[in-house]
Amino acid sequence: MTWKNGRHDGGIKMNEQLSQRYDASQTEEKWYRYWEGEGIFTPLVESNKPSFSIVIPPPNVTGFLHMGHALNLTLQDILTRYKRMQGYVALWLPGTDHAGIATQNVVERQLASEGKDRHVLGRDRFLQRVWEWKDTYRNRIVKQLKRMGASCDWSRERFTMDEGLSSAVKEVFIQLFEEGLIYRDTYIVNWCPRCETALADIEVEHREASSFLYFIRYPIVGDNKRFLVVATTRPETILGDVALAVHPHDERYKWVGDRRVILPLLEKEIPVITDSSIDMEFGTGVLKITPAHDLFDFELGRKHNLPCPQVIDSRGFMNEKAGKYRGLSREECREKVLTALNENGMLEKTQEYTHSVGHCYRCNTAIEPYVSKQWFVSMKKLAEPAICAVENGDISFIPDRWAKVYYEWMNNIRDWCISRQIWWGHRIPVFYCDECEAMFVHRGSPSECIHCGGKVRQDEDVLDTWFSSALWPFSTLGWPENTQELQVFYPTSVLVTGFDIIFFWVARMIMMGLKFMGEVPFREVYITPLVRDETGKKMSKSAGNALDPIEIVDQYGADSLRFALAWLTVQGRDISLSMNHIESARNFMNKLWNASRFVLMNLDGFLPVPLEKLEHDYELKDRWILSRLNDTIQSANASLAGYAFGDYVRKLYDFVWRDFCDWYIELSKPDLYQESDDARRNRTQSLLVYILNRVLHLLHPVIPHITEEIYNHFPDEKKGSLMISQWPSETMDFANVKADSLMERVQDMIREIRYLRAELSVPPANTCRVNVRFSDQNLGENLETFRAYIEQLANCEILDNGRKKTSGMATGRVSGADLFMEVEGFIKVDKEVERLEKKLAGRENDLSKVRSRLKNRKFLECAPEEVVKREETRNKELEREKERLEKLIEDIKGL
RNA sequence: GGGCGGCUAGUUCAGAGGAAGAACGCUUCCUUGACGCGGAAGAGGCCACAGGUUCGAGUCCUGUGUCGCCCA
Repeated sequence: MTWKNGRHDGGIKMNEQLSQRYDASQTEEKWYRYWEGEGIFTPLVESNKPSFSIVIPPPNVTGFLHMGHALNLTLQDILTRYKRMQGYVALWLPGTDHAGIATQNVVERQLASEGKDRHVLGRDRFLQRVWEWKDTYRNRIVKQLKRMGASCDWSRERFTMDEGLSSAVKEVFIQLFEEGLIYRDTYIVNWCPRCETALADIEVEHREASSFLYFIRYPIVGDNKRFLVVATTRPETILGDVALAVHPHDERYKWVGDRRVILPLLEKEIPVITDSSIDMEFGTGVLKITPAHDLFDFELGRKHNLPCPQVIDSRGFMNEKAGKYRGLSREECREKVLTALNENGMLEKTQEYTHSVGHCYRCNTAIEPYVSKQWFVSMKKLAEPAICAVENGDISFIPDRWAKVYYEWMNNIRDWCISRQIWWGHRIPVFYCDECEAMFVHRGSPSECIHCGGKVRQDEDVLDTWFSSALWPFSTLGWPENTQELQVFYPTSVLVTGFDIIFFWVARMIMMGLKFMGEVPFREVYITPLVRDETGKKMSKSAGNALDPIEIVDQYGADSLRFALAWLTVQGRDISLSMNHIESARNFMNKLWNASRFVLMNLDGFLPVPLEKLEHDYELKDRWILSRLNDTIQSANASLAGYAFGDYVRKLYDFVWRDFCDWYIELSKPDLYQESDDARRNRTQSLLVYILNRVLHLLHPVIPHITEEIYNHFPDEKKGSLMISQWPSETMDFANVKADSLMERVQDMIREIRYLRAELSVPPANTCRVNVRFSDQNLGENLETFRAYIEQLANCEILDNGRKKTSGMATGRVSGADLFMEVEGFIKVDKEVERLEKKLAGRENDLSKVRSRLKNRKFLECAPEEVVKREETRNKELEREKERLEKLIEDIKGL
């Protein structure tokens, strides 16, 4: 097989000619279709190779992918593709979440715009609408996932409400119910009056609100001179007051004894109780107790056996118990109550006050505590083993500080309210008999009571979405059936997700996984950074600062976005994404593309030769680039193993752009362009192809499309997809410290000469003459191995070794060599003196630092030998250089 | 009120005990046969502040300030 002008005589050939600029829109979708068509996202389960698995954090079917998803997907895909190339049976299992309240809300809004509401439609027809919505949005999201290049196994895609997952939900509910870990209770819960459903504690978002403290007088019964004054933020709830309470040790209120007070407006007598949980510091130290509308009061009411009258209904309106305030909203009622109290002289004063108010995390309405019959999961027993699993290292968080957040919540865990008064979701599998009043759980849909055969009806409520999400790592793999998938892929390898759902999701998956599988659901939890904008603000649609990943993908390509995101992902820190980053990433794609183009364009007459046969003929640059490559492979592996995505990308960026393009390609040009030495040209071609091939492998996990595209333009004995070809391994033979350090010296010399040329304005076309004097013998002895490199890249001619002449020369110095550049005709005395004096000042500064260190006896005693040695060498070097610079300045002044 | 995190070049961020780094932006030069989405050279930093540990501190400890999150 031979090559001619980049044309390949076999294998896949996509574009005959490579354009000058890389155009992602020409390649990305094509390759995704190819991978999908080849079925290579689907792992072969029968294989006895080690397995690697990730379940996707299922996006909600409420909308679009945002930048957080894009980041999350990128990182998961990097891991999956990396492991797949390493030979693991790698599964990335995709799917979507039904997102109960959120989805119901959007569909209700859609209905409202048509002038309808769900009650008019009825439950069945409403659900049909939601399923339609779900199909549309699921398709959209899947399309977006594919556009990102996500190598998910679509043959195993799941939805939290599909048949299998629904049966898993039922199974779990029933088992927990039968064990007494799920119970029903009348309790005060967080209630969203807009969604008209209960919420779990963590579904409430607390926000500071500036409001007022109202000081309200409660007259003492039979004493028209004295009052008890209560400070409250919610005056409208006095309609539901059942008592006042003070701290038993509060001296201010000892006189009250067991006197009663009159509830203003309602003119009702209520008792004054004492309880040691009352905060004497807050307000006046007197608390009004409204058990039906405050969580704390509810507990207190239960403790003291107080009644619990509800005055606000499920929609946040005052009910018939509110007397003349009936029918008013909470807000209207507050105004009316305040006016009335003021008129009666019962409002003592009003004070500005900031406090935190709970809001529904789905619709942002202020939460109303509400007493109702709900289902709860008893958490303590489930939490204990889940805490242990993290403590004993069965699961680790990365970065590990998130484990603390997890512990904090788990150690203070409260029972989980799982019933939601909505229609979209898993219906609670509990049935009630109208005749014998039995309540029982059932896996099917029984029409008659299992006890008396009477007519039954199913509980109207559905389960919290997170109840089904909690089962995701095993329900998606087929549980409760004992499938082969479960055996091979459970526990999953790693979970990649955001910190904001550690409580909602991660903790609950751990509890459920341990409970039902007897094994953790994943070994590691990688917590992704939060994506912020360039000013550090959280990206959000409402703030208007969100970058749309799909728009960026359309414009710059998925690879650019993925690259930028991975590049910025450094452990333990949020990332600020700006268009600059995307552009830099895009520029890198172009650089890689053009480096490849260069290699391809120079394969005339190329006969691929295995590297082993070339080894003896390597020159310095070849040994060096292989050594750098080896180092890059090693560091890529280390970075990926430690989830250091940013390090992985940075390292490759530097290798490709700096080592490979700036140096190796430049140095290889003479080999390629000269006609006389075929062996030499062929060796360089082989190495260029080899290095680039390795680079494509190493970069494939982060930028899969472009690497696949380039890969398929290149010669390779076994053609096929890069996606499933083998990940490079480092070779000890390639590591070459000598070549590394020698090449470093050479680069220093080239840079120094270029610097001198620039400073002295030597025209680019002018080949200058440079006399080199080596102080490092080894360097001098090797001159012939690198002379050509310097001459080529610094456009100069290296003169006889050892000669020294100061007049008419600019002087440079690098470690191991002095350089004297002939610049007669260019040199400007003033400028040169200024330059050298500046340099001298810098050296003197360094020298004084080194000297003081070396004068310090303790430094000599305590510091490691190698550090002391280094300082000594440096001291000598600096002294020599200082001397030389001083002399030089004098010489030049004398010109 | 409790906790966590950030503070390093104009900007966005790496660096976690031994000579201050990258990207973008900026200055100067370059129509060199892969790339101007490029190349070469350069300017730019009391690493928030104050104490401490150490021969040696962006780096470890203790405070302070400031910004941002989480929980109550």
